[in-house]
Amino acid sequence: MLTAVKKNTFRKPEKICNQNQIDRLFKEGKSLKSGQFRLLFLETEFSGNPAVQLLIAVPKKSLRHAVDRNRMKRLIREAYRHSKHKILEVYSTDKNHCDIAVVFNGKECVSQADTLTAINELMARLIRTHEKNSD
RNA sequence: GUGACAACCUGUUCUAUCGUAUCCCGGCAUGUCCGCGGGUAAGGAAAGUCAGGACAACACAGAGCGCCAUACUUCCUAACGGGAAGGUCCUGCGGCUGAACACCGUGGGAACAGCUAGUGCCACAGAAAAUAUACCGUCGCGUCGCAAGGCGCGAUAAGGGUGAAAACGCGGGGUAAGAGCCCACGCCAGGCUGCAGCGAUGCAGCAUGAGGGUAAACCUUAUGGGUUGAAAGACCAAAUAUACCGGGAGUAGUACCGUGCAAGCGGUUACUGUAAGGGUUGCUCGCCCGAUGCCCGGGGGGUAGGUCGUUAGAGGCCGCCAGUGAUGGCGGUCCCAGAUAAAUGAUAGAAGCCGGAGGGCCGGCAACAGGCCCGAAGGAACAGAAUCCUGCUUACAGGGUUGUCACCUAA
RNA sequence: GGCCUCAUAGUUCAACGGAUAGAAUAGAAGUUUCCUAAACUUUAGAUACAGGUUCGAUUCCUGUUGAGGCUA
Repeated sequence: MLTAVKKNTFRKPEKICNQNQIDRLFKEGKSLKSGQFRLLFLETEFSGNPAVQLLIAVPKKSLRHAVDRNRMKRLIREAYRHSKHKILEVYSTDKNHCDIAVVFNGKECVSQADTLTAINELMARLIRTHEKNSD
């Protein structure tokens, strides 16, 4: 089980694909902001599946061309893939569940290094707020 | 050789690590599983969604009107508003010429049927913008005046000025002055005849006829067009209720049965009929359906998961043949994305390409020009499949081929 | 993915194919006032872009660009 967690994978069960879940997340979720990224999260009951589920959104208004939108989504996914272990550990030990949405707000493509640092920072802040709430 | 323009072709490659989708193989804990396992994985435009199809569902006796699209000819194609070849007109350049027209060569463009079917419009300016309503001018007659000339009536579109555009050009006749008013030549248009061509059309001849523009103005003629698009549609699973409220139209006739003195009321089957409404996917006629019900508005409930469609095709590549060409035929060979909150990415390195700071060599007494070699920094466009094809349009770094033009060098 | 509509001053809207593109607001300057508001006077400001038809396009046609809507 632990060996499986350490892999830097990002497969379908870790994505949010349900319309109701998405509506609830955008309606009731709390948000964190870092530079050109916005993170929405919502903690729910543990339901068995991966403890954390992610949604990546790059709106058409910020990046007009499909090439840039696809690229940005891939970069965010790549960054999450490398920085998801801590948060997975926290939530699976607490038997909680969390839905996360990452929304890109910039006007131009961002480099891979910058996205990685930004996502890392957002994840760390999310863990801090979670620990505050559980105390 | 360099630069510009046009057309066509091309649109980096490899390795390692981590990762994604799908197919195959293997494993057992048989599934939203696992594997240092193997294969495959975005373009010339995947874009715009502009044309046309394939495919699918629904609809379809028929007639008329309307609406939309197209518009020189022949061919290609499954089809097209696409393409090829040709014709006509306009136009740039060159040749011919003393110069020009015409002609010839070469390049570019054409929404290229019809204002000789009808109607409308043509601002301002101008006399007048299409049935010539006469401002200046020209001419005739009358009248006033010694005269110059004035005034009135009429004729006149040759000249002036205006305008984007002014009533076909030129010569002659004609006339008071003039006018296609008449004549010859010419421009133009459709018609007939002959020849060439499949045809558009060209050449020649004949007689006829109009003499502004505008159809990307209404329109006329000819031809074509059923509607909606893969969120089409089929199946499986899950869940099911049109409950309720308001408004509207309608609930026919004959026969029979029950009740009743009768009018009437209730019932049922059979026949007739179609009043409301619906269908005929713009309208009308016509046709069809038409009562445990129909239309309009409000309001309410359930599910929003999966499989198929979904990738072997008007397929790609190579060769030969036919054709001026688009393209077609034959043979061989290959299997080449299939996601669905939406996969094809990240990091590091190498090679090739562009770039050219700087350096070296040749030559030279030296400077400058020229040639060859090495080569750092930096750079690499437009852009991401969404059912699939055929075209069109638009975007595009760098490289290659061909053509035209300009400049330089050599002869 | 598919199907539509629209684009005019900073904003909201007008304008048969025909003078210098109009109106209301917002802006600027001035008058008035002790100052401000209101009022009055004056003023600058626009047809999304590129072609074509036409003597002449905001208007007609074609192609780009941008904005908005509908669609199980």
